[in-house]
Amino acid sequence: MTTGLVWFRSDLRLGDNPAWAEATALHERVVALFVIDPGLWDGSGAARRNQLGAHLVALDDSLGQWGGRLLVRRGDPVEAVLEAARGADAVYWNDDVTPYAARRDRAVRSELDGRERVHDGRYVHAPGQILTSAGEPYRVFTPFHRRWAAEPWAPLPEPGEARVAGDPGGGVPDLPPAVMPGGEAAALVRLAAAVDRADDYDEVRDRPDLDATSRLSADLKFGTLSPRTAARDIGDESAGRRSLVRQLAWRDFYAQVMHFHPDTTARSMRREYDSIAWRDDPEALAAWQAGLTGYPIVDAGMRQLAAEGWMHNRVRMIAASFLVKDLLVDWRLGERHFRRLLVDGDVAQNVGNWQWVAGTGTDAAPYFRVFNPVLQGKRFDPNGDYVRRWVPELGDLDGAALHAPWMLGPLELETAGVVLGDTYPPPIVDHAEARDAAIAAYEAARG
DNA sequence: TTTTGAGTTGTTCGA
DNA sequence: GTCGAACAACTCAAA
Repeated sequence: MTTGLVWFRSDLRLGDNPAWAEATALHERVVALFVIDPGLWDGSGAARRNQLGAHLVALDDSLGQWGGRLLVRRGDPVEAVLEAARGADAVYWNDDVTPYAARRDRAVRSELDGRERVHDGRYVHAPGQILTSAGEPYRVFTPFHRRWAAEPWAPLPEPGEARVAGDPGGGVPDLPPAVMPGGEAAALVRLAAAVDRADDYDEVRDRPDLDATSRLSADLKFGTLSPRTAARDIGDESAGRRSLVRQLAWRDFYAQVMHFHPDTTARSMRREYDSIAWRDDPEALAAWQAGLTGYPIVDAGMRQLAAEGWMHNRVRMIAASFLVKDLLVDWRLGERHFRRLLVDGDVAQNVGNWQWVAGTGTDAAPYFRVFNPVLQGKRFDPNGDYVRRWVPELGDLDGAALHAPWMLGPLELETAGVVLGDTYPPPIVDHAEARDAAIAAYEAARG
């Protein structure tokens, strides 16, 4: 009787899981392992930790259908995997793209004497599969997407029977309840809900007041949802559905950027921008983190992040742009903050998008494109409902006027109970001046 | 090798 | 209020 060890990481599902599928097909006995890595655990906010805990409980449960348990270990992942691999004939996992994961996996692999079986399960098309006609990785999204969309793919068939080791099992940490029900079945329910709403996705996705995005980011991050299953179920029957699948292509795009350029976690993709004279301003950074910049749409987003571990995508761009361009604070500090708190915090996606906003990355926004937080607020939160939800001290201001409270007359402010500098801060920077300063700093770095 | 067309998400200014 | 142009040239990808 042979034994296969499946090392679960960011792929906490049994359906369309290539590592699981092969291990259960080839071995009479399978051991399912998850390692809680203290370094990653301590770097995660409560939202992500609790969600991970809920997913582990659910995965443990679903292994119970074959009398099995999920073996959960806490500690150095290399040691834990090698220990669990002692009695195994082969070790299965799905590949990851971050530099930390790549280093970790190399260390494990070097001790396994060829017993490792590494699969691609995190992306529709794994890094390296979509290349230019010259065999190079793409640096621009649109041609990448054309090639990506032309490449065939399909989720695996439903998983078959398995004989899963049942002992010792356990070890899932006892945690406060997660925001979302854990596990693969719950993720598929969320996918179905997103698919139902997908036809007008392209028209409403930028409206944080409507909360009309798919909300699938965390399931894709943990792998409770397979991106291939998602792409299949969304389909291409409407502009909204195609637009949603395109977001999965962005996810693959940034994964391959990270795969081929792992140093972009710490360095600008465009090297000249490593010399931008960022401001060292801990107070400004703290005000941004606390949602006290005096720009309501930014503050609403930062408070949603702190409270929910999630922020609407449009507001992520506005808040990120504000830190980088208005406060001229190094994008890496913002990236770190987002990554810690976001329930969907994913290195490749977070770094790719921050570098896009900062204008320092592959296929990035031009440096002179600076978001105006007041205009963005009025355009995408036209009635102010999103701000009202997260910045209640402005709640009695009427309509879109709440996006620039400092422009209001004393009577209007007084009627709404707003005292700038007391109940709500005045803007910590003047946007027009900050914009000019940012463009000047970028031009100086360009030489 | 050279050429050519094209490029997620914006803002501001002046007519 | 609405519209087009300027912003700044540059890099990428494919023919």
